[in-house]
Amino acid sequence: MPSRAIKAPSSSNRLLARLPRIDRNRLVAQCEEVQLLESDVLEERGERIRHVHFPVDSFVSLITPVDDHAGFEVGMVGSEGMLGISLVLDVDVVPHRALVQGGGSALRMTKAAFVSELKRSAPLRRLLDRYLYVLMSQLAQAGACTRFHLLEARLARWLLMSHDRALGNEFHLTQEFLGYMLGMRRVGITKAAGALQAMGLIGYSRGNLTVLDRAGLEAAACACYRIDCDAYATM
Amino acid sequence: MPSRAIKAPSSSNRLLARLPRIDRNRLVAQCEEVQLLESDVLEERGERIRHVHFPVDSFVSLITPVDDHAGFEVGMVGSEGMLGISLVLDVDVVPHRALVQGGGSALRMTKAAFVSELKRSAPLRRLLDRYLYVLMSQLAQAGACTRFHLLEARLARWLLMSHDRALGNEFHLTQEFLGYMLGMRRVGITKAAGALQAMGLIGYSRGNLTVLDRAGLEAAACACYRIDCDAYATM
DNA sequence: ATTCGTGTGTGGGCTATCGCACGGTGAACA
DNA sequence: TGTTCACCGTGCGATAGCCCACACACGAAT
Repeated sequence: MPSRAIKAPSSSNRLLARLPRIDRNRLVAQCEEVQLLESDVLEERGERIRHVHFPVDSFVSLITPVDDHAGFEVGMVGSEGMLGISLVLDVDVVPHRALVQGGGSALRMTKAAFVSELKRSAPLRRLLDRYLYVLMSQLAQAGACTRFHLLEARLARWLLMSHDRALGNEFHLTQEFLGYMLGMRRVGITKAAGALQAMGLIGYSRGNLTVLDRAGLEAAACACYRIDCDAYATM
Repeated sequence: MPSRAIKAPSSSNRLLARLPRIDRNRLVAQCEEVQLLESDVLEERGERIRHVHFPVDSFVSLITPVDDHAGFEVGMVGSEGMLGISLVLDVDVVPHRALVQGGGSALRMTKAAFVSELKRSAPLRRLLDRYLYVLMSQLAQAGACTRFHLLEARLARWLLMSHDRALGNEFHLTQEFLGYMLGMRRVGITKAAGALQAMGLIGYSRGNLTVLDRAGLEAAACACYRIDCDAYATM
């Protein structure tokens, strides 16, 4: 992946990329690059925040644990966002479990450094306020979507969201994992993924998923996907 | 209700009650008291915010419309909160439909006045930041709850939340309305409410609902109720 | 080559909820 | 006093998704 080598870290997170150069450089200077490992739990609900993370080519799912077995995914954070956003609200308690869904690099910063940057940089503050708003929209949409839409459409939506945040057309995903993310049993995923595969939209084999027909997937997904995208776009 | 008469308006909204006296008085001086009417739509998603509202003895449901027929309730705002909170994030677009669920009075303030108070009063800002965090927790919890818990438990939870925000033990609620709130058919409510009534927890007759056994309702509700309460408590 | 583990597909019975349609009942109003 | 209407209860077939169990496929390691 040659693009990785020539990209300066500062431009790799799209949220940070929107900052004025001075603010961005000062912030990035206080970051270190870390590798996030697939299926790692980066933060657990209720813990104290110690670091914030700006994903570069990794992405992370936000999950509300329910009855200590199942989970419910309420949002996804890739290079368009950050983890630890609640510090903007002056709360240092993690609100959701953060599960790494696509491994890769991220910029990490200590809580203290971030808080002090937040006080210092008005553009940073404004940017993250907007991001918080989008995240809230996503939370509400996730609930509504799960309530009303069929598994197949939700799966398609979820794959699109991952695709947007992943690097290529392939990602590693077991059905077990997908079931956990979507709050369904594995068997349900087998059926829905089978249907998408039969339509030629995806290829699926032993944990390796390939997006074959993105436009088709968009047609198969519920409108929630567009709504989410629009929310980000108007940010 | 003699307590109403002796309460100064400034202490009637519990959020405002937590402000230092000076900040609170300045803010309240810029408010006018309005009456919210049951089943009114106070704000619609996508609209511009013109006023913010601090419920006093009214309460309001936040709803994400889905596919322009159904709705999905993502939160509830009573005297412990406010409407128009997204102005704190510098966004003046309404994120959810706000449907008045319990009629009553509220303090209203223009957007401009609120924004200028927000800039001026650091305690106000800090308070609302916290409130936003709690609201986000509520959004996520609502999604998870709807996904995993049975209607009966959710109904119990919802009644408790209304009870906390209403004045007495009785409120006016048609099953149709309840169905809309919980994203279910009316018939589903008939069954669930019938079960709660058979257990002696509530009385229900032609749109008039009475909470008979609050402790019993708490036992019938899912854990989400406690989680929500704790979130408010630790705010 | 056998074994073993991880990941995937299939089948049967079950429940919550849906969609629709119809019957009942109380209160308000003429 | 009778009508009307909003509200509530019921019944029935359909279905998405649940739980449990088992069978199959591929790859890696012994």
